[in-house]
This record gives sequence, C-alpha cells and structure tokens, in this order.
Amino acid sequence: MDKVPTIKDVAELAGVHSSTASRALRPDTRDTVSDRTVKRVLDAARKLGFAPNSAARSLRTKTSSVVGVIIPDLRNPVFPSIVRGIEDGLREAGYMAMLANTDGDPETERKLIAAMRARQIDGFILATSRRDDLPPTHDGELVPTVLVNRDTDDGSVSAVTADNAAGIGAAVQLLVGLGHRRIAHVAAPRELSTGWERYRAFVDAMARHGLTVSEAQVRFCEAFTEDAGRRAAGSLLDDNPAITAIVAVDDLVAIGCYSALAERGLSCPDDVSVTGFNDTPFVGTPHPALTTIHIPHYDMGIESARLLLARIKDPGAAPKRIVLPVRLVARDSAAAPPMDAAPPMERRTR
Amino acid sequence: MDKVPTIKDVAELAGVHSSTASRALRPDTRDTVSDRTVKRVLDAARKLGFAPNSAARSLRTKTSSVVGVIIPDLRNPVFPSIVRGIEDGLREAGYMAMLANTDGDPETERKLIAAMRARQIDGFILATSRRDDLPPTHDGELVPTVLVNRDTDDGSVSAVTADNAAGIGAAVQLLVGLGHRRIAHVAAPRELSTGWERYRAFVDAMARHGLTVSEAQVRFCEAFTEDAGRRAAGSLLDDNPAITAIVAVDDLVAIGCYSALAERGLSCPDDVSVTGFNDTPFVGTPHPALTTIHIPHYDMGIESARLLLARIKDPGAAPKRIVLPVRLVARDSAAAPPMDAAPPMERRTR
DNA sequence: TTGAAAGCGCTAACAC
DNA sequence: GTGTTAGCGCTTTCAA
Repeated sequence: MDKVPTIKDVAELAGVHSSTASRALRPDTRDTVSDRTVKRVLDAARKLGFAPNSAARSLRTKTSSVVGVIIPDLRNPVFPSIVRGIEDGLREAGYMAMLANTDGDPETERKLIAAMRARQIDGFILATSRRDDLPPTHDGELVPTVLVNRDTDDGSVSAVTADNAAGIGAAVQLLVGLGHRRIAHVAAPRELSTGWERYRAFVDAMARHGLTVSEAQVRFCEAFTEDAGRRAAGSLLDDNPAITAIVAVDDLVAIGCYSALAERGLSCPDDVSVTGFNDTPFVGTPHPALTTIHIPHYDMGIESARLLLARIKDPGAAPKRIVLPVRLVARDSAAAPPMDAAPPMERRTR
Repeated sequence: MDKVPTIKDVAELAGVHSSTASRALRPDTRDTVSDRTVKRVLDAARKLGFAPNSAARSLRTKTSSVVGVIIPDLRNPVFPSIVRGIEDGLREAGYMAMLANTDGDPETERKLIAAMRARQIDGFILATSRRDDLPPTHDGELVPTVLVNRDTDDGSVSAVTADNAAGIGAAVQLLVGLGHRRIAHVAAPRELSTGWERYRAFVDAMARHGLTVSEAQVRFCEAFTEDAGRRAAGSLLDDNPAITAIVAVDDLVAIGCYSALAERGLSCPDDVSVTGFNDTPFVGTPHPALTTIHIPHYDMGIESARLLLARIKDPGAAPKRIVLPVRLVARDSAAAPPMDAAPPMERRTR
C-alpha cells in the first residue's frame, strides 16, 4: 500500500537522523550508537518492515553480497551438489549466488564475468578454469576468486579440489589387485586440471605397480560426456584389443565406455573392467553398477564458498588450496580379468 | 590500473554531456541522439571499456535485469535442466538468474523472497509453490512471477507445467493394455499441484477404463524422494498384496518403489510393474530400466523465462498458463502381470 | 554520541 | 538534438 520504506522513514519514526539510523542498523557500526537509540531504530525498522535498498548500498560501498558462480553446464551431474553446497555456504553469511553456464566456451565465460563485474559482484567461484587461465581482474585489481573442482597451474588462485591422485591411485590399485595388467585410461582434455592431474596420477600409479604406460593405452577425449567417452573407448579398444580394464576420468565417460564395450559385443566386467570418477548420483544403478571414486561434491561447494568469503574479507591473504579426500566405491564394474588374459601365476590371488 | 570508467568519462572523451552519453548508450533512447554523436559515444565507450554500473542504474530505475529463481533442491534431478533452460532464456534478453534452494520450507522461501526483493529483483520464477500459495508482493504491488513445474489453484499467477493428466493417462493406458487391473498409485502430497493433478488424473484415467480406485490403492508420500517412495510403496504392498502395478508420481519415488519391492522379495516387472514420471537423466540405466513419462525440462525452463520477461514488460497482462506436452517412454519396468494375477480372458491380448 | 552534508553513477524531467 | 539539474537511498567523512 504505502511506498517501500527507506532508511529516512525509519530515522524519522525513531526520531533520529538517517545517518544515525544507518549506524544503528548495521552490526559493525552499532557500537558507536547509544543502546537506547539502537533499540528505538531497530523497533522502528521492524515496525515499517524496512529492508535496506541494496542498490543504494552497492552504489556507495561497491559491494553487493552477491557472488558469481560460473560452471560449464548444470546438467552435468557433478554440479548440482557442488552448487547446492556453494549456495548453502554463501547463505550462512548473507550472500547470494548468481549462476551462469558457459558450455566450456572461454568467450562466453569472458562475457559473463564482465557482465557480473558490472553488477558489482563481490567475487567469483569458477568451475570452468583451464590450467593456463588467469584470474579475473577488475581494471587491474584482482577480483576475489576461488576455483572449484578445477585448478590452474600457476597456483595464484585459491582452489578447492578433490584428491585426484589418491582417487586414481585407488582405482589402479584395485584393478591391479584384481589381476589386471593391461589397463587403459580414457582421459579428459589436457587443458583441464582434472584431466591432466588424473592422467599424471594414472601414469604414476601404474609405475608404482611396475607397469609402464604406452601411448596406445591412453586416449584423451574432448569433453566430459558420455558420447566423448564412447568414442575414445571405442578407438582404444579397436587399437588395443588386449586391454582388460579401463580407468575412466569421470563417470559420464565411464558410462560411455559401457556403450563402446556393448557395441563390440564385449561384456563389463567379464571381458573388460571399468572404473569411473565422481560417484555421480545414480551411477550405482546402471548395469553393471559402476565402481567409482566418490568425491565430496557438497562439501567442495561449502568449502569453496567459505574460502571465497574469507578472501573477500582479506583479499591480501595468500591463495589457499584445499584438497578434499576421496573414497573408492567398489561396485560391480570392476572384477578379475578373464582367465586367458591375466598372467597365470598371479591370477586370483584374491 | 586506472579507475573503472564511468559514463562521465565516456561523455568527456566523446565531447558531450553525460546525459547525452547515457541516451546514446541505451538502444531504446538511442534514436533521440544524432547518428554522429551516437558513433562518437559508442567509440569512446569501447575505447574505455565502459560497462554501466548496474547499482547506480538500479537505484534510478528500480530495475536490475536480475531474476530470482527459487527451487526446492537443485539435487533433485528434475531441476538442473529446468534451471539451465531458465538461464538460457534469461540470457537471451540480457537478464541473469539468482538461484536459491528452500528444501520445501515455506519460511525459508519467504525469507529468500524478501532478501531478493531488497536486491531489486525484477521478477521471480518459482518451482516451490504449494497449491494455496499467493504470489509474492512488493508492498502491495505484485512482483512479476511465473511458476514452473508447479501451479496454484486460483490461477492468478502465470505458470508453465507439463501435461500431467496426459502423462498419467498414458501410463495407466499402457498398464491396462498390458493386462493390469489392480493398479496402485504412489502420490505426492496433495498440497502440491503436481501431486494433486497427477492423483486426480490417475483416478480419472482408471475410471475411463472402467476401474474404480479405492483408498487402499493410493498412498500419498511426504516428499519427492526415493525414501518417501520406498516407505509409501511398502505400506501399499503390505496392505494390498494383490496389486500388480504401481504408477509412481515421479521417478525418484519410482526408484523408491523398486526398493520396497526388493525388500519384499518381489521382482519388477515380473511380479509388479512400475511407472515413473519426469524421465530424469539416468533412469534409463537402473535395473530394470524405468518406464516413465518424459517432460520437456529444458523447454519448460526456457518458456518460463520468456513468460516472465513478457510479464515484466507488461505487468498488466492476464496471467498465462502454458502446458507442455509429455511423452511416454516405454522401457522395461512395465510388463504384463503375472499369469495368476490377470483376468484370464484378457491376458496377452498382445 | 549524534547531525549535517556530500556524493556513489546513473537517468529523467525540463529547458534551451 | 543536447545540456542542466536534481535525485534515487544509502554510507561516510567531518563537525559539533
């Protein structure tokens, strides 16, 4: 009915000046005002249903309590939980999330960041970074930024990631323990830290078991999609029919491997074992249930929000990297290799 | 390095007054300025990398080109695609999405709406509404709002939904065609339009086939979750062991029905058929692959964004309701009832 | 402890 | 077609 109340209305009702009302309203300046006045102002604000106009506040303070969250595509099942965690983490502190998707296109990302900057955003959480990306700047000033799930090489930006090395290590160890020797890797693009780290981890883990990795054992696919996984695994299988196990960089890619196997009349896990990464919702239900590496999606979101809020408060602090533990989830897609495939001596050594 | 450029800097560089620069910069007022001046201003803006400060603009115009998107929980697999569609629909028009989750709590929703209002949001897309909800108001003024996936009874708010009646009708028809007669329904809460409409559609569809629905054949679960579905189906099965098919209100609930069946040593589809709703990603992969109703998630998002933008432009227009078509996706979870369960005459009539 | 005054960057009357 | 002026609602010196 009446117009929306401003701080002036509150001040008037409380019988003080608007600047005093402002001081009384904000917790951080509250102690410069007498208790009696604070109470009067707060009462008046409550009575009027006052909510500060954040545009006006932003204009003055150049802050907005809004954070930009940029991801490749929300439909990739890794992201919903991460974003949910971010939202919860931000909300605790009175911040909100502005969400946008890039489909992995750097140009779209650039535009989005610019558009969000113009909207006075206080910081960014990015799940889109490539290894060689620079942190976003605001006319020379670094904008507080945290990366989730991905990381950059130079380490100049804070990042929250899962322990890729441990995860891939666990997958390789499981397969080797099962008796596999000819293990292949379907990797993600080298430009992405997730792809690169997991690839490096694969090579290292294999080496730890005395196994070398030839080029023919690895395929880099162009994206984290089922279809890319299907094609990469197909080419791998065709060039290299002797492989008995595939470590996929990601669950979606692993499901793509299932298709490649099926197309060639191969059975998983009887002919070829497959492992995934992420423990995406519902990967427990396909047939066979996918053995994969669980990452703490939600917690990664929460942590990245906290880290960003800390950076916003203290932009000078050194960048921090948080690596969250992962866990092998053994299901049905990894089993012992077929009889004729494994070195006889070691077979079935449980 | 230099400060971030304001419209004054642009005006100065172009040799005009800031108000002229403002007019030249915005497409809608551009034609009140001479072509020569427009060009000069645009060049200056480009050279300086000028982006209008949206806080200042908001403060003046009371608009923000930001839309609030409020959903129950992003982790429910219906939402990612819808939200993605919304984001794409908004972006076409230069709008952005602010996202928040309520976990279905009306109080959280209320607070969120208030917080977003204070942030000068231009409108809301809500996937959280209960049937008796009122549209959000801004001190007496209705805030432009569109509902997605859900609807309210009074029809005062624009809404984009899937054709629930047709979907449930198709599921019932499939099951009846397969020979089922004792078909049960695991419904969602009556307070939600999705729950209520699908329940009504179930009763109607059964009637169309000459089948009446007793109370014992229906359970309302408290939420769209696997666990709620498991419990509801369990109680249904225990009270009513003769049923041969379950129409679930939703895929998550249907997967819960799988669990209830398994716990009782019953097989799907051999003993009991199950149908879902939504055709959520990956429900094609569990065992058995779920027969369900596909809804156009992404398009629902796009449409709701467009509808909201139209309402923002013309708040006076009558509320519009868009019902998008659905499609039965027959997979493996619905089959003919067991021999001894179906009326002999009609069995296996193809 | 409080008030006065200025100003963030932009847009919209109004005047020329 | 363009400039002048005022002001959106808030915070923040500065003075009292």
